Amino acid sequence: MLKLSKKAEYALMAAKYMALKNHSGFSTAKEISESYQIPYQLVAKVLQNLVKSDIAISAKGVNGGFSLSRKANTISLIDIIRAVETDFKIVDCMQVNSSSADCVHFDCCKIKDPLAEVQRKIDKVFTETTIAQIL
Amino acid sequence: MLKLSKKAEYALMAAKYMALKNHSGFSTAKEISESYQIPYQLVAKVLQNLVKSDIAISAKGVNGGFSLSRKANTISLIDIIRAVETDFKIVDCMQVNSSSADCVHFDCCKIKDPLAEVQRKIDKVFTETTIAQIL
DNA sequence: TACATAAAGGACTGATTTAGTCTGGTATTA
DNA sequence: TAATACCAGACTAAATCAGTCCTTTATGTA
Ligand code: FES
Ligand code: FES
Repeated sequence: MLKLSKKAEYALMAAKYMALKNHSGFSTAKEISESYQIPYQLVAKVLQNLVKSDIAISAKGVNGGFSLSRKANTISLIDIIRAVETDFKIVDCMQVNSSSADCVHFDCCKIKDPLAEVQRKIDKVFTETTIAQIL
Repeated sequence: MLKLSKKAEYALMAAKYMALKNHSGFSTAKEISESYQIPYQLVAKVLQNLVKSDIAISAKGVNGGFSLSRKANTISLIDIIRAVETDFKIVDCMQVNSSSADCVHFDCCKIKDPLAEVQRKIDKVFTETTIAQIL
């Protein structure tokens, strides 16, 4: 279906929110959740993912929250998506951890290599677009 | 997850199979199923979808089967994928049948329009690549 | 110190989607 | 008339996704 997950969508929205108010300190998960009508627990989890991938930094306690770790124009969409999404390949056998043994079609389909080029182009689109461009 | 469905994958494989032997008459669903180790019923269904979308033609009865309706270099990947896949949009609210009322984020997220540009670029990749290029 | 705030993290459930199967039908040819 | 092969739709099981709940940890403030 070639659709982004809700997590990816929420991650982009959260990143956008933080980028917009980055000058003025931290944004809390609650704040983002309410502003954009995203379930709190979900956006909290997504924000944690962004921290793990060093896209955002976090601060606990009162006045804490999240903030982008670098300028919006240096964060690409693929950074965000990879932070929350496990797979980002259009066909299974392109996954990094999949070997030829995993794929029954390996010796016959021969569709993998041409599609790899398609994959490369799609990655390029998400790599070239930054958070700054979706503000 | 941004992954193509198995149906799409099988459709591409089937299209490739037909393109390769297009000169010599019809290919049956059984033949393709066995050559590429795809479940018969599934590839049959996929082939029927291709017929509905005028990408392939079919002939019933003995010596019948499927054949591409036009030259491989005039059939783009997006033609194939659209024939078997219901949605082809990276976020829900881009679907043609979705109105602003469907999306709780409509008045706030503002992520839709920038992503539409991303969608356009992805469509371009699949539109520009033809079956002839995956042979 | 006590308390309120807010992130971290894991387990769990319900809903949706996907992949695959089964069954019965229709058209064509030998 | 029998074999072949497409057509069509219902159905099931497995996988994935979205969302919730709950407990813990860290930090600033009264
Ligand atoms: S589908 Fe896996 S190698 Fe082609
Ligand atoms: S998510 Fe639907 S309009 Fe933004």
